[in-house]
Amino acid sequence: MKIKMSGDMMFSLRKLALLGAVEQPVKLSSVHFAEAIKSSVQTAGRRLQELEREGFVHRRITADGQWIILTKSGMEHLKEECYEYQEIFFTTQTVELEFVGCVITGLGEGEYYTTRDEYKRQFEVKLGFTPFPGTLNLRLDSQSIAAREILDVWKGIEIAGFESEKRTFGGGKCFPCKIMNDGAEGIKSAVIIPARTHYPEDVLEIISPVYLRCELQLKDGDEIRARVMT
Amino acid sequence: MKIKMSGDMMFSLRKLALLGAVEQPVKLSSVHFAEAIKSSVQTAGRRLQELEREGFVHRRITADGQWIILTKSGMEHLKEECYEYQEIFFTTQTVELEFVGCVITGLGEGEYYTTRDEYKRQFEVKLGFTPFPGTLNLRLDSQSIAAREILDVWKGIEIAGFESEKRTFGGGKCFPCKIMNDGAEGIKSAVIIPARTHYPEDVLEIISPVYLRCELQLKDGDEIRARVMT
DNA sequence: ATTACTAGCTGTCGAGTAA
DNA sequence: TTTACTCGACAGCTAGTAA
Repeated sequence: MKIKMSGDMMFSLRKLALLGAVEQPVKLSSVHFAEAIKSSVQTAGRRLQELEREGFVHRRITADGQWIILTKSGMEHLKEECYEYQEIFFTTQTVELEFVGCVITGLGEGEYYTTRDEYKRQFEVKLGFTPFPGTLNLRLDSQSIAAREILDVWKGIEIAGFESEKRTFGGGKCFPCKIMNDGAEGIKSAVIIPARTHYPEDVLEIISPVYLRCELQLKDGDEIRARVMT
Repeated sequence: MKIKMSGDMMFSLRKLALLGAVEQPVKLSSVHFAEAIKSSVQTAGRRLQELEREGFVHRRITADGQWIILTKSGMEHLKEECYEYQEIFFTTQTVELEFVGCVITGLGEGEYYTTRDEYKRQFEVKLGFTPFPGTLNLRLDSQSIAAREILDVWKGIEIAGFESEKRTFGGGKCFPCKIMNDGAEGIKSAVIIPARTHYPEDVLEIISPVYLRCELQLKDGDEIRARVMT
């Protein structure tokens, strides 16, 4: 996982992403790609081979070119580099991001985690509130899913993992946010992003000092907005 | 200006930025830097030499190491790459950025530009309003200056340059924004970022369909907030 | 037109050395 | 300790060729 990819490889991978090989496969030929990365056709072709061999892209060869799409692993590498740029340029505290989604019922694990003392104390120190047991889960609308990816490349507030006698608890990060209730100020809460859990990407977990379902009289399917502030 | 820097060079430059060589010089030795870029001391040292030779960093050698700081040109290259990542990951329309600053009197050129027909028509089509002649200039507070840099790496709405018989008019980009007046909805306006003009970095130029100074009864020194939405 | 070899060259890397 | 050479080894690039 921690293989060091050369700068030139990263460059090629990034250019592929810019050519649109992110959501769905994009068609290109080595000569086309050679122009994009300003090198010879041979090098362009070989780069594509290597990126495939290393598992960063999927490739389908046709008679007149090839179809390329980044793999999950390829996207991860890109995100890591993007994260570094966030560190360099976005140290400011002023960016806001809004999520829209519908309340859904989670798996109930949220309650387990928010009551673990090791997590609870970190939330108190780093967020300034004691989380109400349980999380509010949102199913995000399509636009917010893209916004959700941005949190992957933002720093956020680190929550450390730990070990108990029985098992290990993963770390993650969180982002202070406000749950917007019509007109008023918003309820200070936080979005939780577990580091390793590959939770479905369209679900957002929120912790709050209060029982949001009761406080805002929410039921499943109600739409709410969460404003993340960094 | 359009020299192609190798991916490995960009990698080194980025690591230097992450080590803090952005605002002020940072002290490091080749062996320290070698660890950061996971290569030999020789390569690390040579990279630093080359980055200096190409004009991407300033270097001051001391007996026990060296002091490094990125040059303007180095930062430009980094920004360009950062911009590409914005293109890949931040295609969503939901990020907001807030600027705080005090009203100042500009040089009066704003009025000249906003009344040029070639610009005016672009604003009408791309922003949906006819700009009031003249710009509102803000002197940004220190935090907002950092936020201002973010606009450099965001895409925005392109404004094309053009030529008249007498001179050429540069292009630029703009960002729709709301000028926040206490409580209410905010006045739909736009921040203007000229492409080439090296305007002082702590000044933000705003155009609006209305005469903001009159509408909000502003005088020099009054603090206002502008919310940019992408 | 493609992609994918092979061959040869160029340039980059890192050990060793000097200052 | 440093930085900055030299030089041998090798990895990556491009031209040419095949399929």
